Amino acid sequence: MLQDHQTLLHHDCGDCAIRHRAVCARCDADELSRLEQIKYYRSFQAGQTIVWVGDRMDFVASVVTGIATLTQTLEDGRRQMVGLLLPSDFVGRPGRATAAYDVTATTDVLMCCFRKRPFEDMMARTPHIAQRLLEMTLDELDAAREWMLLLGRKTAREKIASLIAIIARRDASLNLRRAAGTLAVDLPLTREEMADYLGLTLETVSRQISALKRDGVIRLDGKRSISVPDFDRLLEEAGDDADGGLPV
Amino acid sequence: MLQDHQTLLHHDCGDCAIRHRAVCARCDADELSRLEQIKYYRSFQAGQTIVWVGDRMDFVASVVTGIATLTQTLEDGRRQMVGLLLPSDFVGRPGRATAAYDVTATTDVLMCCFRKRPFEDMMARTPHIAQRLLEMTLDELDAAREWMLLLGRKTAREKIASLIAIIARRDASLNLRRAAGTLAVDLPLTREEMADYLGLTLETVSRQISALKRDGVIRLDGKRSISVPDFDRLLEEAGDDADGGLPV
DNA sequence: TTCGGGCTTTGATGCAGATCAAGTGCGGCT
DNA sequence: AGCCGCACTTGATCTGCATCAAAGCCCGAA
Repeated sequence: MLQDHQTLLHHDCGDCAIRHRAVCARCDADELSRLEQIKYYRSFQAGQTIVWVGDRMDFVASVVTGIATLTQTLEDGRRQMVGLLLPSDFVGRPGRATAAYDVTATTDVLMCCFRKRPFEDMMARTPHIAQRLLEMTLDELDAAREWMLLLGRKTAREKIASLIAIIARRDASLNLRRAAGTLAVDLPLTREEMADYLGLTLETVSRQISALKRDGVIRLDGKRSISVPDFDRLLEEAGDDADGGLPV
Repeated sequence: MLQDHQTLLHHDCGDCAIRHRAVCARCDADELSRLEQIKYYRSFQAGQTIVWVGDRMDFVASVVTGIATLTQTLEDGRRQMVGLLLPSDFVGRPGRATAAYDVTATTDVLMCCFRKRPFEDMMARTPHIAQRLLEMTLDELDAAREWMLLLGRKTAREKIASLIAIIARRDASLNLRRAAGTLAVDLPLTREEMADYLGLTLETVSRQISALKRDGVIRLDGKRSISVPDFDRLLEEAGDDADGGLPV
């Protein structure tokens, strides 16, 4: 564990797994080496809170490995997940002093951090970083708006199908495992976390997963591990069959 | 009408109403005059569609006056509004070829447009524009996430109260009319548009507005014109009484 | 091996908001 | 004035999901 940690402290940006997707994607060798000088790693255990709403944020960071969530809470405890952070996703906002959301590690998480001030300075001098960050933010905005459609207008069944489809798509594009026929998906979330993401209760999540299983849309290999025999069928169930398959 | 149009064609960026809030906010005189050379105005009547999903987008633009909406639709016709565009808000995405949403003029709208290619070129050479666009996009992302909480977890009554509070706040910051006691708000939307924004039906919107009136939270001066005797009370009804008043 | 605690499933019941169906009020047009 | 059309209101009923409650399952600790 400490061993791992030490190893990772010496990790070279050049062969980082998220080198070509993270905020540094567009940097050239020179820019990368300057980033390398201000970066440091932090790791978090599954379940740990990375940032609390309102906390002073003295750093920004990229998720290197693992999965984290962004959540908002009403005073009476109602929770809504507003983002799912996968490897290469960016946390924190340059130019903002305090955190706007709770950030929680769902699995063990490794983050590549930059102290905020030096990062902001570097961003001002390095258009490649600002450009990439803009692009990533626009993508997140699109994702948030797609989620608004889901939250506002989809049925419980469509919500579950959409979630499975989105997770399948994301880790297909991440891992490139593209079995033509049936396709295995690990749900990195508990039923309760899915409920918080979808604006449902955990009971409804469970019931709808059972229903999709009963109807042959998915199969359960374990509680958290699903296989999808026919992805197009899943997309139909999700309501928005915009595109008929996984992106390349 | 044509008269107005002509007048506006000669409008000088220097005394534009959105000069200090739009994507050009940070530009200096020199940059502004270069922008001025590539800009042109287009106006749209209330109800007109500005852009259809999937349309080829050959321009980006700022809303100068009026209100427009961003909506997404499922094939069976369920609609969800995913953004409300007020003066100074930006439409279109540099680096994307086709529109991701329908954009519709709710009132008469005047837009300050830039052909996409020249704008992109200029953005690459003008960090002030890219910086401002990043900042605006991050703000929109925060707004979208706040909306996700509303859509996923709030009751119909809380949704209505939140909508009124947000509109009140926005046009207070725009118009600077800050009557201390009771506060007048014009709803620029029909009941159906509110429903599409809040993920409700128009009947539920109507009923909840009546209920808030019955309970003395709001008063109706006309169908579309509301007054709020006690803003803090409204914020309580909205559920998230994060901050107790209008921002300065 | 048994026990305890998470996580999950399933059942019974209740209710907020959707759906279906009349109205009402108002501004514009003839 | 009288009529039309549209946005809105209100009522009656239905239903999808929440809520309340009780088991089942799996795994790690004693």
